[in-house]
Amino acid sequence: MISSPEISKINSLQRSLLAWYWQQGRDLPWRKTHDPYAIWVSEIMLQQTQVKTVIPYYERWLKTFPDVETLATAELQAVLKQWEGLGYYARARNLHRAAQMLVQQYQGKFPETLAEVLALPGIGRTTAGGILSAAFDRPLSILDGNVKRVLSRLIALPVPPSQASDRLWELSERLLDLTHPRDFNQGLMDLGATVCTRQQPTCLLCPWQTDCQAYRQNLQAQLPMRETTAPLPHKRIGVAVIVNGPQILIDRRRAEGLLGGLWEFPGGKIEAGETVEACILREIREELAIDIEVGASLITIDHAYTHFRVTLIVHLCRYLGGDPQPLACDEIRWVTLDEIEQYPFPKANTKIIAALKELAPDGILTV
DNA sequence: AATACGTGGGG
DNA sequence: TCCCCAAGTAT
Repeated sequence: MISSPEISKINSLQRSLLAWYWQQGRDLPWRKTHDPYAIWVSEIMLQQTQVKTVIPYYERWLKTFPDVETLATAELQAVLKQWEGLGYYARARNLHRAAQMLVQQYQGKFPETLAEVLALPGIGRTTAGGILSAAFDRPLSILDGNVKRVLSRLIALPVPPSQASDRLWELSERLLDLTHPRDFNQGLMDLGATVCTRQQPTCLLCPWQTDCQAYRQNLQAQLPMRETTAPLPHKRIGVAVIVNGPQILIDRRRAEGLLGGLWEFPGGKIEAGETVEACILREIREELAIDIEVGASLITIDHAYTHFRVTLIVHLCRYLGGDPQPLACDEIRWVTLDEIEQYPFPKANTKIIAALKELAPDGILTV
C-alpha cells in the first residue's frame, strides 16, 4: 500500500497550495468570469489541448457565440468552422447539441448539480468538476493530466496513472479545500502546468516540495510512469481533386466518427498491390459513381493522427461525366477555389487547398 | 476494458 | 524523423 498524506497534513497542503496560487497563479481569460457558459466552452476546448492553443479560439468563439442561445441556434457548419484546426471535432458537435439541450431543458440556464451536468454530451467527471467548481464554487474534484502528474509525484505512484484512476480520484477528493474549491482546483492545475511540469519540474519553487514523495526519493524525473503504447498503423490514401471547369468537387464526411461533419477531397485507402491511379479511379467510382481521368500528382502529405498515420497522395483529376452520388458521404458540392474557404476542412486537407491556390493564383485550374 | 478521436510543440 | 503528450469523453 502506498502511503498517502495523513489528514493532519491535508490542511497544510491546502493552505500552501492556495497561498502559492494566489501569488503565482496564471492569469487566464476564462478566470476573469464566473459565467458557466464561458467556463464550459473553455473546459471543452482545453480537453487534450494546450492552453496556448486554446486562447485565440476561446476569444474568437465568445465573440461569435456569446451565449448559449446563440450557439444553440447556429448552424452546425458554422460551429465546425469556428472549431476548424482545434481537432477532436466531436467536442464541437457535442457543444452544439448540449447547447440545444440547455435551451430546451433549462431555459438556457446552466444546471448546478453534478448529475445534470454529467448528462450533457461531451462532459465527463473532470469537465463537470471543472465547470461547477469554477463557475459556482461547488466542492467537486478534478483529475486532468496536470492533476494526475502532480498527485502521482506527491505519492510516488509506482504504476502509470491510468492503472490507479480510483486511487487518484480519492486523493483529489481528499485534498480538495472545501472552502475554496474553485481556487484549489485551478491552483492544482497551475502547479502541474508551471512547476510540476513533465520535463524538468522546478521542485525548488513548489509549495508541496517537503511533502512530495517523488522529490524526497529523487524520482520526480521518472514519475509519473509512462503508459504503454502500441505502434501506429500506417495507411496510404489516394485523394482526387476533381476539376470541372472552374469548379472542384468536395464532399462532407458523415456526421459521426473521424473528422465527422467536415469537408474533404474524396479518396480512399490504397490496397496492397494497387497503384495510386487505380485506387483513385476505384474509390471515385465506388463512392461517387462518376467517371474521371486521373492526372498529374499535386502534392503528397504525411499526417499523424492519434491512432494511425496517413500519407495522402493527391492527384489532379478531370471530370468526365456522371451525376455524383453521396454513396459514402453526407453531401457533395462543386465549389470554386474562392468559395472553398467557407467550408470547414481537416488540417491535412488545408494543405491541399494551399497547393491548389499556389498552382492557380487566379483561381483558374487547368487539368 | 480497450480503443477511437486531431493537432501542435518539444526533445 | 520519431516519440511523447497536452485542462478527456464516448462507446
